[in-house]
Amino acid sequence: MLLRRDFFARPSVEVAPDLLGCVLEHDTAEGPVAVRLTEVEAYAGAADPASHAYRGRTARNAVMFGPPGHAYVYFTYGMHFCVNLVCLGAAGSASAVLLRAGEIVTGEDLARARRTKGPAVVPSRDLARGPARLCQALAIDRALDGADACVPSSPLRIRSGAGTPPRSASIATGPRVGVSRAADIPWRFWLEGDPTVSVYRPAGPRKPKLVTP
DNA sequence: GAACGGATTTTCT
DNA sequence: GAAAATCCGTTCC
Repeated sequence: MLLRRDFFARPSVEVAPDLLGCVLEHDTAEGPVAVRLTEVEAYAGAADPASHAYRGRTARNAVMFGPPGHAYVYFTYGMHFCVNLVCLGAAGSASAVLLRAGEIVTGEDLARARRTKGPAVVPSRDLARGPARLCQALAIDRALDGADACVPSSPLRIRSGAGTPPRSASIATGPRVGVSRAADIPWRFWLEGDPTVSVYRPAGPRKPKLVTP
């Protein structure tokens, strides 16, 4: 059962905890891979200094200004992709939910092959533990930027959890990861005790510039 | 288990 | 020019 578009037509802070336990699927020529979300973060757009949309629309974040229920995929740190689901639909709004981590429930072997570079074997719990890892396991890249996650014909879809929805008591909140501005706002949500939740890394300054000898 | 540095593109000041 | 919604291998507790 796919999530309906009006599920996303709410503030991202309300959508984010409701996404926990839902399943993101991506079909490719190699086969399907699906992940049950265990960790997300909300971004509020113009009102949120940490959001990519804080300073207005650019070529990169244009999808966030579009209709809800679509995927916003961006490239960061020169080597990593991260995926969001766009919320709200009002003109000028640009809120979204960053999908940070999850548990692979379909296509684990394929996901592991995508995440394996050397001889080391990737433990199951690490396959999608972190936003860039999640994208790598599902083979999400910028070709999927703007993909509609609410229609059956899309290769990338979001559906409600088949099992029991998480109880609100099992949902924990805290500060967002890697965010230096508005870091005190607890807009990170995760399933308490789930082993696939990524470790918290507080935001810090980039590497200091190396002076020439 | 925690801490550090490197890789590397997009965007803004 | 520098920071950024990161990950990984290495090093040292």
